[in-house]
This record gives sequence, structure tokens and C-alpha cells, in this order.
Amino acid sequence: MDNLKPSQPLSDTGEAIVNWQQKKSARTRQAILEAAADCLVEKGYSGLTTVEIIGRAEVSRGAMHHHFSNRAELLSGLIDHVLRRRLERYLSDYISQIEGIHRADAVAVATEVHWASLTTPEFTAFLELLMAARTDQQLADLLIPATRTFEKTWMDEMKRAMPMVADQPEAMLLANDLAAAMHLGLLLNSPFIDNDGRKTAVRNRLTRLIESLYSKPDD
Amino acid sequence: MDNLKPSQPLSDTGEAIVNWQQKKSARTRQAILEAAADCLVEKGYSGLTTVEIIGRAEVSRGAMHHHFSNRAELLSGLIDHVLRRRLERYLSDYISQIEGIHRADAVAVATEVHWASLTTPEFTAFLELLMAARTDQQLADLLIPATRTFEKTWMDEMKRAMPMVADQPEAMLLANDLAAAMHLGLLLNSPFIDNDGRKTAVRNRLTRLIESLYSKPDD
DNA sequence: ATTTAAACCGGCAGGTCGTCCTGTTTTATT
DNA sequence: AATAAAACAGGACGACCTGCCGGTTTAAAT
Repeated sequence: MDNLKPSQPLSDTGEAIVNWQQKKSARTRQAILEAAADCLVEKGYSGLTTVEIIGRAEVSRGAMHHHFSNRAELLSGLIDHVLRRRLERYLSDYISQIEGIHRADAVAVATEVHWASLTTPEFTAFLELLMAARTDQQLADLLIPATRTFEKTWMDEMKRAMPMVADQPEAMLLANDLAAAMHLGLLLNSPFIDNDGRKTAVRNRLTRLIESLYSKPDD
Repeated sequence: MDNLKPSQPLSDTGEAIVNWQQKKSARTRQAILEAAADCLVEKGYSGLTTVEIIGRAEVSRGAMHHHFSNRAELLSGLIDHVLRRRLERYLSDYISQIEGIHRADAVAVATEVHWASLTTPEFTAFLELLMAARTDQQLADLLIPATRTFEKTWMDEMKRAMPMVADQPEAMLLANDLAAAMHLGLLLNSPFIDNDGRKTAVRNRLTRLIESLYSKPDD
């Protein structure tokens, strides 16, 4: 492995890591968080247990307790980790898809990328947390404010990435709300939709609706 | 104790007599299923435990095991119970709202009733099952076919209740898919939407979109 | 080199949950 | 009346999970 001096090792909080212990500690912490996120995806929220996590992360029980002394601390770190990964994934996908696109296709591409962002493991993990938060007030108190700031950053980045419609912020917000709702609902209803034609019909209607939002702002 | 002999008239060839034991058994079974559904709503799928259920239903451990010898049998009965309640609730709400409505308002009323049907405890319980089914293949094998037949009945009842658009079955299916997806996504995204204006804006757009489906079928 | 402290190890206690089992009461049958 | 069967009561057992603690290794400080 590349145990040579890393160029820019950063922790979750963005602080530079200097010595060997901190480097090791940060790596173990990341391994635990990634294992926890994998747990959410593969086993669901009820499968998010310490034994499952330490098995995947290949760390000991004591190491886990050293970094996260109780479940609340783990959840706090996990929420931050999942939201950060979700944003990173969306932005990198979006930037790679959007460049060199005509204005006429911008909405279709943006909508497509948004849909793709919901089929990622990052969003699956987030969805598990969201559903669990409904009956877990402690989790909700952590998740909801974190997600609201996440949504703000999301919208800011979209404005930066779509300068062609940046002069219509209200339409942009509505378009985002429509896409977020429609795509999430479509994802959850997928198991009950027998043929893919129905799904594409829904998504096509959504795209046309959003296009009309930008072309007819005074509707 | 009132150890009276059963005063029911015994018919010599009595086929249609209602058995006392069966009546009692059915009532206990219903109490268990309703308690289980309440568990899902208030404690989530992870809170669906035997002790929680028997506490709410006020039945013994043995009675629970007598009716549902293992978790799979309970889930099977619970799915059926939840879907049946959901359909009953929707139909009664819909019929009470739709009568005496002008054709022009039919879509708005139907959409409103559909939205209201997602804010019921019946749907909350269903949603918990749906999310749990993602990582529980056994549950998914029970839930998905049951929900598909539920959706079929749903559509049939809608056609019966909305004769004014019954001649446009494709538009009706698309309208239902759009509403189902949009409303479910909106429900789940609600915690992150700061003002209600955004929610009503989304719902208004949906209503207008569905109206355009029926008025312009060749779009 | 010695000391200090961080990182890590793994077993134990306490609690919960699902399942199974035996016994008891109540109803149906002959 | 005698017998069978259904409905139910509740304890026992193992599997699992969480939090905690004394001990060990290893980097960092003096």
C-alpha cells in the first residue's frame, strides 16, 4: 500500500492530519463509517449493529468503542458521512454529464442525473436513516437539520452548474422540488410497476413539466 | 364464572351456525393484527416485537403463538390486514368526497383524496413494511404480489368511481402513477421543506398536469 | 531511555427478542 | 358423563445486541 507521505490527507472536518497516530485513527474511523453505510444498504437500519460493522470494517470491538463510545455518536458521524458522500457523488456525476450540453437538453440531462443520484448506495443509506428517523426522535434531531443544510448546498451547486437558468430561481426551486418528489416516489413504487414503460412515461412527463417551467415562467 | 352452557340452538344438520370458539378466536386474531399495525405506526418496523404486540393487544404470549406460530405467519396476516384497511379507508373517503362534484373539479378532488390517503396510519404501516421489504426477501415475497393485486383493485374501483374519464384508461393509469409517485415523494421530503408554499406549489402543478392529461389525450 | 498517552483488544454483564414447551381453562363431541 | 379438542397462559432457553472495563501494544513526549 501507499504508506508514503500522503499529499493532502484530510479528516472529516477538513483539518490537516500531521502525525502517524492521527492518520491511523482517521483511517480506522473512515473504515467504520463506510462499513456502517454498507450495513444500511445491505441489511437495512435494523441490521446496523456493532457486530456487523466490525465484521465488515475488520476492526475490533474495542476499536469501535474507542471511536464511537455509543450508538448516538456513531449515528451522528454516519449522518455526516452519508450526506457528504451523497453530495460528492451527485456533483461529480453532474459535472461529467453536463459539460458540452446544449441549452435545450440541459433540463433532460439534469433530470436524468437527479434520477441516477437516487439509485446510488449513498441515497439508499440516507433513505434508511430517513425512515428510521420517523420513529426515532433522537435520530430525527440529527438528520433533519443536517439534511436541510445539505439541500441548501445542493441548490447552490445547481445554480452554479446551470447558469442558463440561474435567472429563474423560483422556477429552479420548484423544478427541484418536483423532481425530488417524483423521483423518490417512483423509486419506492418501482416494485409494483409491472412494465418499464410506465416508469419512463412518468419521467418523460416530469421532464416536459420542468421544461415548461423554464420556458413559461409566468404560468 | 358464568359457566353457562352455550344457549345457541343446535340444529341437527346445522351447517350455518356460527361457532363460539371461532368467533372468539377471530376477535383475538384481529386484536393482535391491529396491535401489530399500531406498532408499525408508532415504533416502526424495528419496534414490531412480540412483547410490544401482546402488551397492546392484551393477550398472552401463548395466545400470540397459538394464532401466529412464527414471525412469517404474523407478517403474512399483517400485510393482508394493512392492505385491506388501506383500501377500505380510501374507498370510503373517496366516495364521501366525490358525490355531487362537477366534472371540472373531479381531478382536483380525486388528487386531494389520494394525498389524504397517504397521511393515514394505514399507509404509514404499509410504508414501514415496504422499506423493510427492501432488505428482507421473505417479506418482499409476501408484500409485492399482495400490493400488486391491491393496486389492481384500486384502479378498478377508481374507474367505477370516476365514470367521466373511464373512456381514457391510459390517461387514468398515467395519472395514477404520477400522483402516487409525486405524493409519496412529497410526503417523505416534507421534513426538509421549510414552508408549506413549496408543498402546495408542487401539488398544484400535479393537479394541472393530470387535468391536461384528460383534456389533451393525444399529447 | 523513560514516561505518558493514544489506539486498540476481547471478554463479561445486562437486557431484549423469537421460539418452544408444558400446563390449564373452556368448548365441542359422543 | 366421558372424552377430545380448541383457546389460551406463562415460564424456559438460546441467540443476539449494547455498553463497559481491565489489559496490551505502540507512537509520542521529555
